[in-house]
Amino acid sequence: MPYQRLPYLYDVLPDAPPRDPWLSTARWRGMENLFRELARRFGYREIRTPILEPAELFTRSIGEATDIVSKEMFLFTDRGGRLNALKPEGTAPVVRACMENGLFGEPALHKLYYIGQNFRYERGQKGRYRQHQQMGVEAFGSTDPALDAEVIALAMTFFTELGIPETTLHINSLGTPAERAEFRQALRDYVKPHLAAMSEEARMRFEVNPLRMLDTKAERDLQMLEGAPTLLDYLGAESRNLFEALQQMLGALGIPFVINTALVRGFDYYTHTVFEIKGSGLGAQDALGGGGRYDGLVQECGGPAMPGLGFGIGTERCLLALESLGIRGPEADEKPVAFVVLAGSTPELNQAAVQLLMKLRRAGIAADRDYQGKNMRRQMKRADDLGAQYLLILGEDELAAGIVQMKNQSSREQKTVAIGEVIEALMSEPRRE
RNA sequence: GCGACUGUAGCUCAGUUGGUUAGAGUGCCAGGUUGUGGCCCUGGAGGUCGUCGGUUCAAGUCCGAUCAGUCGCCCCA
Repeated sequence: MPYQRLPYLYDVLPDAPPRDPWLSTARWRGMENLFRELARRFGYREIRTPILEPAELFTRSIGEATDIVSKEMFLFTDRGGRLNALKPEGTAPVVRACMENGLFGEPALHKLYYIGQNFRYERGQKGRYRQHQQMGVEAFGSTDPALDAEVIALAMTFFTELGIPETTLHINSLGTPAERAEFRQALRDYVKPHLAAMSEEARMRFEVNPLRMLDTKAERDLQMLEGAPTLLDYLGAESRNLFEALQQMLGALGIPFVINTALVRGFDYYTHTVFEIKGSGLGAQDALGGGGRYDGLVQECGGPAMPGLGFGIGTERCLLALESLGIRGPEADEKPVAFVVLAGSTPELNQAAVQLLMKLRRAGIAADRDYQGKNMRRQMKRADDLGAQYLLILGEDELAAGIVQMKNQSSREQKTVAIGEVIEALMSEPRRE
């Protein structure tokens, strides 16, 4: 094989390999369609940003010390000497685009959604790839916890309508940067005497990102952290009120959640609300999606004071979750409605078929035929494999009489229809939903 | 970046303690059968056994290296 795809990437195909049914374009499109429809229902409008951004956009917004920035970005210098990055996440580019196009000049609320590719140079495994797709939303211009609840509700509704039965919503509040800094110090003070007995990993995090110490699986670390202060103890009255208001909203919406004080997330820009939705059947990767509030991000990027929040849902992980549950999920229809079968091989018949097909297609009916001169039996087999609903059989006799035989593939009923009335006949027949 | 496991037709896989020309199912192509199929029957194409090297009279099988994949650590979607 002369070429192969780069490591930890994948191809999505019209017919997915049996081992990986999730690599099917019909399934991808079905999921994307559901997301678009849902975003519209919630009042979000689409935004598309380039895959390439100046690298600095991410180092500034996500944070220099985070793993994503320090070791996972796809970087290259272009011919103009600029340092570019393939975007590792979707939020910063949206913020950049909004600033650059003047959306923040008006005081309006902006509710945006996107479906886009992110790139991270990581070692792959189940549910983790170097290019992955996120379906996400961003909402700017309000600190009302009702908006937090709406964003979370949108994500949860997506999982429900997809048909994923068991997801768990984890929420936490990171408070303001000042509150977080105070907590960080308190946590350090608490941990310091025990540090020698803790894992190497915890000792590393102690220096670089102490909050991440909480998010450990190591038994001895968990024991040490048992009596540690939690971030919630360090929230001021205002932050506390926001978090409680959110919980009430979620309760009023009937959305169950658990408060997870270890939920910290990997971006520095989060404030107040953070959340993650966990599923099952994903191997070591259990997060289907996550997000949070970032009230300081726009300013950090050089824009006005503009609160915001959003989430990203991993398309691959949702597809994988459905697969492990044995659920097909929504699938875009790629099957033809009609398949023209030629009984005979004269040039006249061939031309009549070409014209008939074009007429169907102009009328908006998905239609196809064989071009390999197969006999009638194999043409029909082909129609069958493609899942066509109707056969339009055209032979010398029909051509002479100006008719076709129209055969319903499921009922096997066949009737004669004038060529001029094929469209009407198909339109009046029951069609696939 | 670290670790474990796995590489044999397009796909899913067999292949015995190392032994002659590497198999099956499925898919593909053709014929039976270009005027009514979704079956069935017959035939065919398709493999440098991931790659390179080593051990041996003999390697798909054993050893080493390498490449790739998968899963896990880490991180997150």
